[in-house]
Amino acid sequence: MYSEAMATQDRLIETTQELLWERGYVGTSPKAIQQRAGVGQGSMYHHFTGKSDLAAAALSRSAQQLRAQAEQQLAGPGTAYERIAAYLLRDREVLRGCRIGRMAQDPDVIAEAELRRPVEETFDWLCGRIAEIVAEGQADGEFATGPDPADIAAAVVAVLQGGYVLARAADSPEPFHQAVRGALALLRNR
Amino acid sequence: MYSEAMATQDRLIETTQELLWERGYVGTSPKAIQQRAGVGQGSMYHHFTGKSDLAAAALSRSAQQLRAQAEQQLAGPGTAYERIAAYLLRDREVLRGCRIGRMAQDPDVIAEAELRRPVEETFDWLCGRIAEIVAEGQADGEFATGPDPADIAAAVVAVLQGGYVLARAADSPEPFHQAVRGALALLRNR
DNA sequence: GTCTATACACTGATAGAC
DNA sequence: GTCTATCAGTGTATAGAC
Repeated sequence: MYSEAMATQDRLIETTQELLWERGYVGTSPKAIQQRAGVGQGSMYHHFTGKSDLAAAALSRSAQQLRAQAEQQLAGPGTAYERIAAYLLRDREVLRGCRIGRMAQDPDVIAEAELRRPVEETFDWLCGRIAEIVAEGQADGEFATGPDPADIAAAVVAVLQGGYVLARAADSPEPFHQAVRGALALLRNR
Repeated sequence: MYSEAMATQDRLIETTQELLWERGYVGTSPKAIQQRAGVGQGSMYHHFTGKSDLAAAALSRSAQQLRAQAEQQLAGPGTAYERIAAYLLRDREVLRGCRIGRMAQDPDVIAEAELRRPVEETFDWLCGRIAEIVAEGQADGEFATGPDPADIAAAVVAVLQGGYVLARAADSPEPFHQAVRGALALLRNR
């Protein structure tokens, strides 16, 4: 086990994850993947049927990793507010943006169901998971019971995704941190 | 005045605005612009030095339009909360996303100062404008005075930008509306 | 499994005629 | 101002040898 073939496949997938993060789907060519991975043309097309097949594998893996990372903070100790704050305040490479959220802007990803699915599922899961925590907070009297937990959760996730947009626009992580601070201020003591 | 040359330039700029919105900078080719605008190759290169020159003109125009649109709600009547709510609840083509925010994901836009500047300036202006309104609301006792108005403003703008991301990921406007409802619920009565 | 060769359209432009 | 010709390089593969 752990054959050479497996190693090549993995290098291709990892490299594709990187390039999709940096340049998006439209901006990533098979040639660029091959060069960065140090894998030949024939080799790439032996393991994957083409660019979109490889991208689907890369996105699935990124989605799984993002979910595992998020769960570290969301399943941690503390009150509902503390767990959401821990997630929002987690150390992030802000200017690189979100590996999954970035794909939502790519027309070819949105158009191809295979590629959009991991993106959709990730946000469905994340919003649902945070909504659970908000609902717990409401049940404990920590948050006001008026708003739908799903609405609050969507706002929390949107602040992160939008924070990345503001940071990249400014070429500075600061607007991201402002948005997170603002969201936490609004969330506190509700 | 209103020469034919002006009309051609305008058609090129408008077409480029559309294509940048739909496909981003990396995904938009000079040829695609020419074909959709019904303008020949030589004509395009007569009026603009190249793709990035044309994109700069298109982004400047989009930035100016976005600003004028936003000001309609932000300068309207009502309390601070009401004006922010009016802006967030304005009718939008949610699945098309934000013409300006979309550009923040494009590596070639972020890398080229000429192209990033209109994006940066738009968000600087928008966050500043909303921060003013939040500060007014705090002065009037409408909002709690603890949080920095700039943080609240960044969170509000991030909810919009992130809401577009969630909507495109889901291929449905609903998550956008959830995020907006969530943000307004948090903002209310503060 | 990996390599090289080949293919054909598209990218982003420049040159010069009209 | 607009048109057509031309160009070197890239995008996204397929074919067949090793």
